[in-house]
Order: sequence, then C-alpha cells, then structure tokens
Amino acid sequence: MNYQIELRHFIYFLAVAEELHYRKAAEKLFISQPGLSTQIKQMEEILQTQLFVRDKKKVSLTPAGEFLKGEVEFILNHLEQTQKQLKLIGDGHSGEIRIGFLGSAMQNVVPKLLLDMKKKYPLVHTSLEELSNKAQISAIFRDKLDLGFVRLARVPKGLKIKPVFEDTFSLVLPKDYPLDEKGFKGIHQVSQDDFILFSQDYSPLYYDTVMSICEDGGFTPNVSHKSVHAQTIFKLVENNLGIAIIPTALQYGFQMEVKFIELKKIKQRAILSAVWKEDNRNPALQNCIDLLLKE
Amino acid sequence: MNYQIELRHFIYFLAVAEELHYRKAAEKLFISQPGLSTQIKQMEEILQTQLFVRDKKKVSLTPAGEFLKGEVEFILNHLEQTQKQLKLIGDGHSGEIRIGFLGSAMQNVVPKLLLDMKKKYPLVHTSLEELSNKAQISAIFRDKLDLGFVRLARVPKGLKIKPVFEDTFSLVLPKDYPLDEKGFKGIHQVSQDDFILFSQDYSPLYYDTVMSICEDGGFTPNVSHKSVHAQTIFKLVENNLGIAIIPTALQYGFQMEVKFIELKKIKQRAILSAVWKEDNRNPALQNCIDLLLKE
DNA sequence: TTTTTGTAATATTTAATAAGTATGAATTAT
DNA sequence: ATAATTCATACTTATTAAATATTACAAAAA
Repeated sequence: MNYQIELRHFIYFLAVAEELHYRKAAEKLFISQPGLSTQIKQMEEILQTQLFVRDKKKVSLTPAGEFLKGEVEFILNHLEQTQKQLKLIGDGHSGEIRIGFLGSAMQNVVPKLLLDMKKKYPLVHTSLEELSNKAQISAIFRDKLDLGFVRLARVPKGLKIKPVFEDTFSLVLPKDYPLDEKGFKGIHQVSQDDFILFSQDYSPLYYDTVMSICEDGGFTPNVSHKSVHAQTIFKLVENNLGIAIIPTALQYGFQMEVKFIELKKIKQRAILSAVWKEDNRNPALQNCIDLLLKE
Repeated sequence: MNYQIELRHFIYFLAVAEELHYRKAAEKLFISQPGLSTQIKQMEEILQTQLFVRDKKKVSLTPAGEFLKGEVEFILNHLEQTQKQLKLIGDGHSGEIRIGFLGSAMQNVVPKLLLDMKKKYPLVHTSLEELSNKAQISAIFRDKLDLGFVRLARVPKGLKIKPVFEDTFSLVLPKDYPLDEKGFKGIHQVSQDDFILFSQDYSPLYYDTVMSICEDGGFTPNVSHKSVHAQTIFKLVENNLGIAIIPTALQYGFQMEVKFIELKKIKQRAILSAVWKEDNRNPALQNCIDLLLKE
C-alpha cells in the first residue's frame, strides 16, 4: 500500500512512455506485460498522479506524464554519469590530490610531477600549498594533505618518506664580492663572513647540513640572520648583509643581484623527499606516488 | 548476483554516510543493522567501488563515497521536488518555486516578486525560507532551493547571480544619541563608538562593505558585537550597547526604540542579488526570473 | 589479566513482493 | 460474426529484503 518509488519504476515508465505500448515496452524490458501493467499502476498510486491515458486501443501520456518523462530521462542519465564518475574516483583515475611543498621544490620536482599527472591522469585535480616542513607533516597526519615535499632526514611513524631529488649546495655572494668560480678553492675562504641561513626551525636538516659543510671547512659559521624565504635571503645578500649557502636549484626563478658558486666538490647534498601517510585512502595518491618514484 | 542499484540503496547509503555508524543509521531507517550492512555491501558490489572504510571501531567514507554522498543528496532532493511538481501538474496547477532569502530581502524585493508571480502565474506555488547566504548557496546546489536572495559579490561556478536591488546604508543609533540627521556631517563623527555588525560569516560582503565605509571615514571600527538577526542588532543598539550600519531597507518592519540616519552621501551600496542554478530543471523558474529581471 | 560493552559481519529463517501464467474484457479489422 | 490485438485482473511462484540469532573483534573497565 505505502510503497516507495524505485528506479525500477522509472525504467519501466520510460519504456512505456517511449513505446506508448505495453506489450512492446514489456518485450524491450524482458518482462511480462501484466507485470509491467501492475508496476505502472502501482507507480501511479505511489505518485498519486495519473501518468498515462489508456484510451481504448491507444496509450498516451498525460501532461504530468509528459513532465515526468523529461525528468526521468534526466535522472537516469545523471545517474549513469554519476556511476561512471564514481568508478573513476574509486580506481584513482579521478579525484583530487592535495600537495604541500617547500618553495625550493617548485623549481623542478613539483612542476614535473604535475605535468606527468596531467598527461597520465588528466581528470585528477591537484591543489597546491607552500608550507614549512613541520606544517606539512602535521597536515599529512590530520589528513589535510595527501603528499608533501620536505627536506627532512626522518618522519614520525605512520608516514613514508622517499628521496626524490638530490642537489648540490651553492654559495650565494653579493655581485661585487672579491671571489668567483675561478678563484674559488674551498669553503674556508669565506669563513670570516656572516652567514644568512634558513631558520633551524623551518628546516633542521638544512641547518645541520650547512653546519657540517662549514665544519668540514674547518670553521664554525657566524650566523647573522635567519629567514624562511629564499627571496629574503637573496635580498639580504644583495645588500651586503652576509653570504648564504642554499640548495643549488633555488638560484633559478629569482631576479637578484647576487652571484652563485656551486659547491660541486663538497660531499653534502640537499635532499628533497616526498612524504605521505601509509594508510592514506585516496586512491589517486598511489598512482601519483608510482609516477613520482618510477624513474 | 547482477542486481540493479535502487533508490533504497541511496537512502540507506545516505543514512550511513551521515551517521557514520551502522546501528544508529539502521535505527534512523527503522530497519535492522544486519539488513543495512548487507544492503550497503551489495551496493558496493553493484557499483564496483568501495564506499566506506570499516576500520574496526569506526566507519568513514572513501573519496568515492564522499563524492557519492553529494550526488545522492542532490538526486534525492531533486526527486522529492519532482514528485511535488508532478502532483501539482497532475492537479492542474503548474509547479512550485522554492525561494530562499535573507531577512532584509523581505522588505521589498520578495513581496513584490510574490505579488507579480501571483498575478501572472496564479497556479504556481511558492515556498519561502529565510536562510543565510551560505545556506542558500548550498541548498541551491543540492537542489533544495530554486532561487535565492543573497548579499554576495560572487558565487561558485554553475550558479548565476544578478543584482536586483540596490540600497543605501543607514546608521542605527539609540533614541537619545546626541546626533541627528541635521547635525550629521560624516561617518567620522561616530568613530569612537562601538559597532554591532552582522557576523562576517553570515555575510562577508556586508562586513567588508561596512569596513570600507569606516575606512573611507578615516577610522577602523571597534566591533563589540556580531549577530545574524536584525532584530538582535536593533535591540543591542536600543540598549546602548553600540551603534550599527545596516542596509536602509531593514529599518522598516521593526518596532524599535532607535533612530536612523541614512548615509546618502556615501558611495557604498548594499546590493541584494538573486542566485539560481544555471541548469535548474524547474520549468516555472525561468518565468520567475524573467519577471524578476524585466524592469 | 578477565570481563563487559559496543561495534559490524555471518548464517539462517521469514515475510514481502516482483514477476510469471492464465485468463478476461474491450476494441478494431477482416 | 470471428479473429486478432490490446491492457487489466486473479492467482501462483520465485526472488530477495529484512528479521532473529549469533559470531567476531576491539576497546574500555573491573
């Protein structure tokens, strides 16, 4: 008596509305004609609206039926589309990946990944956010980020980390500094200068690495300024407030009056790593990581 | 084995997606928990997509499930509306338009529209609901509302927005405040007062506009209270807890012991806009919009 | 530790109901 | 007339949703 309308009703209705003929519609649906009759009748009862006029020898739609036909076509199409879309998302071919990164990852790793993703999974959207190491780790834990690009040696339990880019370090010097690529023999030559570094808090690994570079050169650097922005560091160097050591990749993309000397002979490397949560449920993420690590 | 998805599945799914708890969802649906479990499982099989993660002790949605939740909300709302429309058409009327509005739209725009509609389309029913900007946008997206009246500068993709009423702002002052229309020279005269505003969350555009009015007056307002109801704001002003700036139209329709000074010389205007979904399928809506925009 | 509590998943049975068969009534065509 | 075609009704069968009872597992409490 008090049934609920179901999609089956809509499918049957549409067949009758198209054929305007119960037997033919029933054949198309591979059910018996009486079954179809009762279902349509039931449907009219549930909706409390007459949908067809059975006018002795021919069936036709009422205005309400005409309206419903349009709606049912829309609903069934929309449903089909939804199912397709759903399957894609479930298989990781669609959806969204939220990526966090350090500014320095924007020089090569991240853009390359975005291009590869777009090529292989054009339906996957990405959202990008520049964040500190710490903020990325925390965001990944809270499931606010799927993938991060950090400079860290290790990460808390539950997260996975893989190096994705290894870079040399470079000295950043003011344009008029009395030393150039040719004259450069070793890091000890700048031991008397003030140093401008990324703050320890922002990237402990970077900080420790730079310290060890200087130690290997036989001195402890005099750190005059700390910053979290490459832009700021360059600006300070430009204004003769000190010199810096940065991952080489960072020298591209800024318009600055400074010069660089790449520290090729030094063993330390600036390592950028990808981080993600082991049990992340985003199906698109695995595809993304596979793409990132495949080479 | 090879079943077909049914609306029942969607209704069950939505309950679980909302409660994230099988037993509670089952109770809400007045069915048994095992029945619900099997139906959801069947649904996942039919769709060939995992929708929930049952993580021993807690249930959560997969990205695919998250996507489906939004779609199901839309589909079920649309269906409900379709049934209502169908019944009206079957009964010889011609449909229903569901309108949402901010309280301030009730002073002129909405009543006028209702009168015009009644005159031109007497068989079209309207349902009205007072909602915040945000709630209207969300309801329009989920097909719970056909037309909204908001104060927003822009709306998400897929929605259309058109200004329909431009209003000045007015100062709201306590009855005994030592300033009146004659003595009023500019907004700077009230720069020392506390301000009571509609909350930023409720109407960001209003908030920003009031801020810019004060900035133009050379000060940053000291906001002491925020509210979402004009009634409350007037009450607070009446009790000398501060002064307010509101769209002028709001001053009508309330019985309050406050006085108003219209800020005629100020360039900012309170703009009320109509919003609707581009691909809304309600046939009565287009007529309504035409009527609304024709002047 | 063991017990209790709260959770979802199985197994089995029962009840609801969609769909089938057979048939009838009404209409048109021959 | 008679036959053929249409949809509706009565009744039966087969399918399947949903209920009951139970299990399995984990977390919280004793």
